[in-house]
Amino acid sequence: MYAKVIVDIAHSRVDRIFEYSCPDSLAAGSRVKVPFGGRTVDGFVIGVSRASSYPAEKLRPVSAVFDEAPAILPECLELTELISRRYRVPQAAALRLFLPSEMRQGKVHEAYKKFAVFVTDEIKLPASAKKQSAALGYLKEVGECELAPLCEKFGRGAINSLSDKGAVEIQARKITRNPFGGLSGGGEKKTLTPAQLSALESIESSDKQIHLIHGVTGSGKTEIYLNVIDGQLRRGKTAIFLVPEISLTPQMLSQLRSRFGGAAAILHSGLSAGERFDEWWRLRSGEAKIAVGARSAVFAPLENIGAIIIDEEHDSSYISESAPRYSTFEIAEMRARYNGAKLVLGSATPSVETYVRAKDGELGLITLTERINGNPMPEIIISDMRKEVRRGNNTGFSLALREELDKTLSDGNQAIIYLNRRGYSRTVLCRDCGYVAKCENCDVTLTYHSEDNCLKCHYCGAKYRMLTACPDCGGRHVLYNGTGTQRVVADLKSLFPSARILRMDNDTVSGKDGHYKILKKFAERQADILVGTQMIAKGHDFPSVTLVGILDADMSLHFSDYRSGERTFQLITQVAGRSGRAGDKGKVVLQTYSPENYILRYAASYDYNGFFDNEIALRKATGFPPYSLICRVMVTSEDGDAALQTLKSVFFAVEDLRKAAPGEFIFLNKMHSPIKKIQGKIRYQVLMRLQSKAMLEKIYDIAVANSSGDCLVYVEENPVNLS
DNA sequence: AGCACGCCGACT
DNA sequence: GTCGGCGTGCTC
Repeated sequence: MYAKVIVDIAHSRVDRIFEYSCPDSLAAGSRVKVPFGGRTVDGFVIGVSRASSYPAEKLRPVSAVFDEAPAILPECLELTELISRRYRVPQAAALRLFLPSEMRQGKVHEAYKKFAVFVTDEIKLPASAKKQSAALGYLKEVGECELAPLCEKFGRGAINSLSDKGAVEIQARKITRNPFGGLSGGGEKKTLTPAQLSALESIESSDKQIHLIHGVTGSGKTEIYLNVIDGQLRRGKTAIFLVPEISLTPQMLSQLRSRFGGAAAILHSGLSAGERFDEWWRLRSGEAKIAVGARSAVFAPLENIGAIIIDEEHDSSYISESAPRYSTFEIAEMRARYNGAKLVLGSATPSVETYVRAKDGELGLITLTERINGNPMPEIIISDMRKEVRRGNNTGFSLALREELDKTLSDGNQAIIYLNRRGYSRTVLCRDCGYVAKCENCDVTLTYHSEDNCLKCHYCGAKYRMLTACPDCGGRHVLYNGTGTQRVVADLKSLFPSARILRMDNDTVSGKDGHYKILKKFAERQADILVGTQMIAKGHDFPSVTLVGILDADMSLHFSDYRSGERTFQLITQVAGRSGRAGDKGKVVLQTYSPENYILRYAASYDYNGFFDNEIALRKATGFPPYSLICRVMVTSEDGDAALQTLKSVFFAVEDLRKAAPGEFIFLNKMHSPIKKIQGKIRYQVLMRLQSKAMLEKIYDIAVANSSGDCLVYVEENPVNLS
């Protein structure tokens, strides 16, 4: 027999089938070791046949077979091909999506990264070794850096030679993950309300494959999901339950465990490598029937899928931001179609794209307007901060918020203060001349870190000494601006000296466990006020929180992104939902400098439909998605000239497309990316707005044709952030 | 991607 | 002459 093998090297040069002779017992989907050139590599058998198209004398045998059963299911092999074509990634990259990372290369992996550390430059280098001496010079200056970008810059050969000569040392450093603590059970099966029953009924009886549940916070969507899953299990089918990254809370886990016991397998990054490996094989072997997890769980090794649930459908974590840039929804759709399964999306604030499809009748739409406990949504009070400033209030807290905080604290309840930014005193700015400290490699504003009194670049990690005077004009008024969580905490402390305040942001959270500890502490009422950024917005129920303050509601409104309105609406709704979850009536204070803004108005009155009608009219009038497709072709290279050349070549090719089909292009231009440089790579982009997907294939063709070793070109569709 | 092969300038 | 850097081509 002959095996058609895709070698596990994600590179276009080897992205094709290689044939090997193999034993008759070998099945498609198996992982194998094969001789490849002078070495042995891992590979995937994507098919077996009796005949071979390759000269027999050149054929070599498969050297080893990895698992007892094929790791990749037939359905997933088919999907691999679709994914590879759809997102223009090598088949190996698509295949990897279907395996837990710890299964690759046969080892159980800890996460680790290689670093290059400068040792000495007291070595003899031939004058011809320009790359080596450049690399050594660079490394001497920075001391140490990650190996991968260094090799990209100077060539791996040069770095290896330096390492052989002892001038630099290569170190592999482990990055350890902290697994979650134990889980406690205790969720009981609830009786469904009439609304929930009718939702369930319409999902199960409708001939539509995809359904959107638009239900306000607390309307009991989760219970509907669980019943849909239950129904499919009874029919002998399996299910996938997707949640946003942060929402895999212990409450959710214990609910699933108590409802489905061992039938549910949790694929979560918080699990240890071994645990995840075990959960994966429980699914693959058929022992577990339900895969629960963040977006990557959409690739779970399940056959005969009856239902796929995507909870909090609008959440941006469902879009992969690194290659392969897949959309979880698209993959879920492919799998649902293949299996004839139900695909159920749920959200209190559906994405505009999805809601349009539901209104058009393409998806079944189920609307839940009542909360299960019958409580009203918390009242949202808008505070006009311009008036506060005019009144001479410079505390950052409106009068209304301070009064409500006072009341909450004296009632013995808890409050959450939410803000958009992180860190304290973010940027270094000269009050005399306007100089702003930026990273030399990345053209990004540096962030001040008080713990080691230095400036850091968040894109490349470079460290700079803190400035005491302006390097441009020598001025000594070097200011920090912006209000971070630390500052808010300090201000709150002086306003409410007796309150116990907890802070949660990227600085106070180290790893998944840190995240957790803070929330747990707050839930156990070891603090009265929780101050935090985005990460406190979702997932957690804090029954005694009766007040939520949103400090700078309009920060995200003014982002240069067509989705900023939508995102702000979602954020406010979500954060507001943290208030008054138990019996007590909750309140929300929304501070803003643009109180007349329609997004904030609709958010404050929980009027999703009002928001949607307005937003969709705006999108239509301005020609933004879903009435167009934003497409960005990124061109990046260390070599500025090469990048510019490639940019032009890409742009002219796209322009030719436009000449052939002018109606397809609403907008087309080439430009620097907003961040001109990241990790020493110049970034250009061809930005376009397209009438439809008609031109997309050709644009991918152009990107692939212009991409090379020293200049990377890739396509992004409706990118989540345009930096 | 890795690795062999082979050309070319530099130095014991 | 040979050594090592660096471009080129191939892997069933």
